[in-house]
Amino acid sequence: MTTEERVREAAVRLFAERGFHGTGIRDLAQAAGLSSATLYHYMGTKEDLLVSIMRTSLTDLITKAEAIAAEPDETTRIVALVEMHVRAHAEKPRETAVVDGEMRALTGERRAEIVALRDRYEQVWQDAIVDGVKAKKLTVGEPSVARLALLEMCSGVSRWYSPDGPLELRDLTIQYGTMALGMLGADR
Amino acid sequence: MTTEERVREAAVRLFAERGFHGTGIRDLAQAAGLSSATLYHYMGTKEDLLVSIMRTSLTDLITKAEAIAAEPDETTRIVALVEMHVRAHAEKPRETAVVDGEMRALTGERRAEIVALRDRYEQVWQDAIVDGVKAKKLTVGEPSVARLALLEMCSGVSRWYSPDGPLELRDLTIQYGTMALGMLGADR
Amino acid sequence: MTTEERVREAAVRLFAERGFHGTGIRDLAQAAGLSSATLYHYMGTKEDLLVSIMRTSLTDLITKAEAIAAEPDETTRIVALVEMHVRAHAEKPRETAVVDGEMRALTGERRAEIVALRDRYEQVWQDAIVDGVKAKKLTVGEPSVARLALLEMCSGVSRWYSPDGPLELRDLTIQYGTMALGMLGADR
Amino acid sequence: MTTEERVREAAVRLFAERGFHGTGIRDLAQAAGLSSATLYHYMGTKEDLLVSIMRTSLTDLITKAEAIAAEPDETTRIVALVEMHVRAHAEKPRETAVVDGEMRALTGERRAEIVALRDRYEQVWQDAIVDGVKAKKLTVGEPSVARLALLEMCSGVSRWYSPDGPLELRDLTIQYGTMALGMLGADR
DNA sequence: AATGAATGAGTTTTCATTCAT
DNA sequence: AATGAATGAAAACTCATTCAT
Repeated sequence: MTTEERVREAAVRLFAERGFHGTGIRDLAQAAGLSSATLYHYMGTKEDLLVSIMRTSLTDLITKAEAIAAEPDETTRIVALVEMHVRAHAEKPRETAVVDGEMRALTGERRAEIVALRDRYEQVWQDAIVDGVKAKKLTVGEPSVARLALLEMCSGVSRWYSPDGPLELRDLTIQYGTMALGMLGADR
Repeated sequence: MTTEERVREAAVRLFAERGFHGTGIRDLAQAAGLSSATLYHYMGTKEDLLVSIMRTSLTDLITKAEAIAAEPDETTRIVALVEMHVRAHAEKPRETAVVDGEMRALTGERRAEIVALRDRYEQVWQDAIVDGVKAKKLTVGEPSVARLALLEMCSGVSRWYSPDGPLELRDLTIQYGTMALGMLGADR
Repeated sequence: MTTEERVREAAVRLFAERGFHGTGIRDLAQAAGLSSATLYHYMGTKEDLLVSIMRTSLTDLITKAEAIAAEPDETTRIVALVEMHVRAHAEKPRETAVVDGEMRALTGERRAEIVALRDRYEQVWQDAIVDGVKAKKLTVGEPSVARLALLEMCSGVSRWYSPDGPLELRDLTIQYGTMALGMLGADR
Repeated sequence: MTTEERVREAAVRLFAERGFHGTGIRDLAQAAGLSSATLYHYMGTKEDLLVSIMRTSLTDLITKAEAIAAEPDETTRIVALVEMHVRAHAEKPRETAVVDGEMRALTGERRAEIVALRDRYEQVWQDAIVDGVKAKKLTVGEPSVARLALLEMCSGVSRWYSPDGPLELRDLTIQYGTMALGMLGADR
């Protein structure tokens, strides 16, 4: 593992555990096994580091979501999105928790960039729901309300799932897929 | 409005907007229209203020949830819990967002107290789901997974709902009730 | 006991235990059973209170010392001074510890006043030693060195003597009188 | 002189002049020619700095005292202790005044450590007096009273002796040795 | 006589960041 | 590549004191 990766990993862990404002540069340096001055060789500012973590995570989600967007069957598409999202939140709980929880710590242009990425990701979900409704595969009140509810439900996984617990990842994604279809009023 | 209420209100707003660690004592004082020294007349430490906000909010939720727990019909009970929770998150988005998002900022005994309150609240939900499954009104994978998913879904409301937007609160709670029953596999 | 006396007593105790700078106005108020605002009805500033305590204690010592100064027998006079000083420090350990230890906390004129009182008190001791030497009852190197050594020795009593301990006050003063004569080279 | 030494020196001077609680971090920084943030490069907390000063000073005294403890002649041993102690207090008046006067500013474990060192040092004196009495070289009332009186007498030197004054250090130690023997009732 | 409210200036300590080496 | 040294600004919190009631 390169030093840069160690810095990133430490930052992801601490930002997830304590939040961006609750994490000091010295904490970061200690967790990465460096002096705080050396840290600045591997990153810009603390906020740059946060943005970089978020960008990587969101870009990855977008790539996967846009691949899924090609799926023509609306029901299959929704289930695939849910399974992908839940899997990502279960496998990378810290990265995803940072993306979901620290957006407000960003300022100015950096914030705009990340918000744009998030919006692009959510648009894939929005389209999937709207398409499903149009095709009469889904029955929802307001599609955007359904989208928000569904995403919140799935993102919460990063807050509690542990791969060491009794629940298999595969079982988790299946259960979430089922719940998603249920809440979206899909045919049984 | 008393000064103490103004302090509390300012704290709720800023903690919700910027997070506990992202809010300084000076910010708090300015928002309450006081000097930072005067602020300390009306609160203990910053963490005491956070605990107090959380305690009030959670105690209120518990009171309402435990009243609903008496409802014998399992389906009706779940819907009532969802509607109450969504309504609380829509009407007091800042208080509830603080409860849901700033627990990690607490330390020691204070943390234990608030965690215990949250657990007590969630137990009412857990019981409702388990009872519903036993009565064959609901069909879920793991009840505790369903509970977590359901609560995350409903709590998310505080992050986006605005009473000034196009969606009526009553419509919101109805849609969430419907989605909840769907995801829990209730009979149609 | 009047309120004013309670304030004084609390101040004496806290100044002795924690020092002037280590004692806050709120500590004082709490120890006296008052609010800090009420405290200011019974005193001027914190420094005024300190001066007043010191003045009372020093004035009392001076009165007693100057009475003893009339004693014609030089040996008897020294012993009487030692016994009086030791007794005062054993009976009022807190007052005397404040006088001996907090002079540096005073500023400006207040300091000058108290230093003058202390100098006046020490002058009686200086005279006693010089007179004893002149009368060939005592044998010392430098009289002022002897005076300082003797006073430090006797004042130390306030730091450790307890009336509840095994040592009777009368035994204490006798032992100190004997040690004093020894160190001043008095005839046996 | 290293920066660390300058910090220490400034702290010793200010703690001696104004007391621990009477000395602010800003005073310390200014006296050491640093910003207050830089100060924290060279010390832990203010209390750590105090402990470090006390530890150094007491450790030095203990080393010297324990070397003297090997002296078999009880009279010679007492005189050697007195001369060493007086010399130390005359040559390092600020360090010793801090040790003697600021112990109450310490809290918790730090206090326990320093009190233990002081007790160890005083034990050497206690043994010397008890041994002298057993050997019939000394005549005292209570040995521990004598020890306290003697130590107070000798420690007082740091409060007034100046190497620039008329009194030679050698004369000072001789006079204190003589007074000590006198107060302990040694044979003439 | 008593006090809750108020505060400007202070406290100790930590912050993120830079830079010379 | 690495870091000790440095710092202005900020952190949370306390200070002694005043004043209207």
